[in-house]
Amino acid sequence: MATGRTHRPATRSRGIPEATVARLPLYLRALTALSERSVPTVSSEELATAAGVNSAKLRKDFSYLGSYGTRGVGYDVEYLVYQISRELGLTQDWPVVIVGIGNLGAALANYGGFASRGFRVAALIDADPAMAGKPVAGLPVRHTDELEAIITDNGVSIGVIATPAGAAQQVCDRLVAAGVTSILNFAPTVLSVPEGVDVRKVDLSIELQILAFHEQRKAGEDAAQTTAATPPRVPRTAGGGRKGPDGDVPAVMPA
Amino acid sequence: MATGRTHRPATRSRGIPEATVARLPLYLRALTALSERSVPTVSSEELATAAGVNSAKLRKDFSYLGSYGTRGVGYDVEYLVYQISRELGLTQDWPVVIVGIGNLGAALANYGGFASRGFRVAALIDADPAMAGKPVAGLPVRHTDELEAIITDNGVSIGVIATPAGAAQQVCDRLVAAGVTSILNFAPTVLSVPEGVDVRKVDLSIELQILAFHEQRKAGEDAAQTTAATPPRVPRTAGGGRKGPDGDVPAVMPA
DNA sequence: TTGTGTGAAAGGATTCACAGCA
DNA sequence: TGCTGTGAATCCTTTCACACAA
Repeated sequence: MATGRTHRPATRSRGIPEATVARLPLYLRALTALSERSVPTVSSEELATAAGVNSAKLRKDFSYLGSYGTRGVGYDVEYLVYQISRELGLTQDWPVVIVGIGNLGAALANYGGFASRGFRVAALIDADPAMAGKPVAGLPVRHTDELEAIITDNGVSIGVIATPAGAAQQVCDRLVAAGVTSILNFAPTVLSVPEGVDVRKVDLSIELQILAFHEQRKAGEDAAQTTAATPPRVPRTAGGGRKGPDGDVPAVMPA
Repeated sequence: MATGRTHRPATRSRGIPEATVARLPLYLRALTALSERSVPTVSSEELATAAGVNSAKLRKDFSYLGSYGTRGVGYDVEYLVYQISRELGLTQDWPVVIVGIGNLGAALANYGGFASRGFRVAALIDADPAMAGKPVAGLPVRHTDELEAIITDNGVSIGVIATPAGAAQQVCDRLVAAGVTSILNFAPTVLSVPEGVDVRKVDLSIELQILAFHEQRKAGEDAAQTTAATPPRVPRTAGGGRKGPDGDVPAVMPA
């Protein structure tokens, strides 16, 4: 998941493991819920359960941030909310742009979770001239031509790509050229970016495929599958060079 | 722990690492693209680049599936597509239901990536009676009352939850009770499920928060941040028990 | 010669288990 | 007494480097 980042632990002990960083938002959410219920303190056990992890992991994670707990008592909810928010950089507001206002882009624009957690949608951008000016989630859609100006004028450093796969790399290039250094990519493509730019990917069909793998596993628990003890060594180098018409390799996934 | 796990017991090499499984869809996508361009073979180097990983990792990953390459040549594209599809369980069609047809649910319903990769949207389900019957992505929205019937009638084992956070656990419980054993959760909640049920989570705001963390890091590269070498040990146990009114802990994240 | 397949080494992440502090 | 904070052990993942097949 984590986009290849060549870690250079230059500056002292600034080394929170990537796996820990990925869980901080989880803790933050659980803590925010507790905070709203005015719960003053929480133990690692309780918080871990609320966040869906185990308590040893949680304590180890927190140990990278500092010693914010009280032995025999637990953690002060408000204090932890603040510390984690600060660590994640959420005490400042991040303006983001969303490019590609199709179904998904519109869904993202309407997603409340952004605004409430340190992010502000600075603009919605789409390539379709017919979309321009149309209000989506209270914001008028802007045309792609304005992309560069929007980025610079708003000091945007985080961009969300929700375009079709074909347009993603081009949009990415323009975002980066205009100054964006973090990209959240929903298009099913591998983006290539220069050093120093972070890309995170969310891929809906990949998640489903992973589920399918485990699902298949469950189904074939007793009924020994095709590949039980015999590795499917198919003699594909039969006569000539390439492969027979079809019969050796089933035609899956019709384009 | 069980001693006979690391050995070479009866069932041969039944153990594809989770990290590898998570990358198989990536390879599959890259291979499908090559297949569409009628490229007959690829090297680990080329395919790795296309998939956004390094070649050593890719070769190691493939080694868990079997020896599907040809030394000195590379991999047969069609053959690999088939093998990976089979491994992921995509040679069969998986009926899925999407629950919660708001912005996101509609986006998912319209997402082409599902249908083309072994998944079939069996039904769209929403709790709003006003939605019932409305066509979304060519399918009529069904009411939540029908959930159980839909699951059993279609033999659905994979469910997608795109409801608001508040409804997610309840929907999850009903899905599981009706026979669903894999869930893709888009709601920002931790779902609790019985043993044997897989849950994968996609959380939009979490991804952004992880980006923000790295973004902040970049910004503070030279301008030594608040927390440079001094751990922010705040003397929060001042006089009484709890914390002072406010002034110690800044009020971040206004609900 | 070329590029796969894979032991072995290195690096992370998770879990254990318990000392130590409130 | 109760729960945090953390070395140490374990497990998982990635990378290295090279034997070996085509």
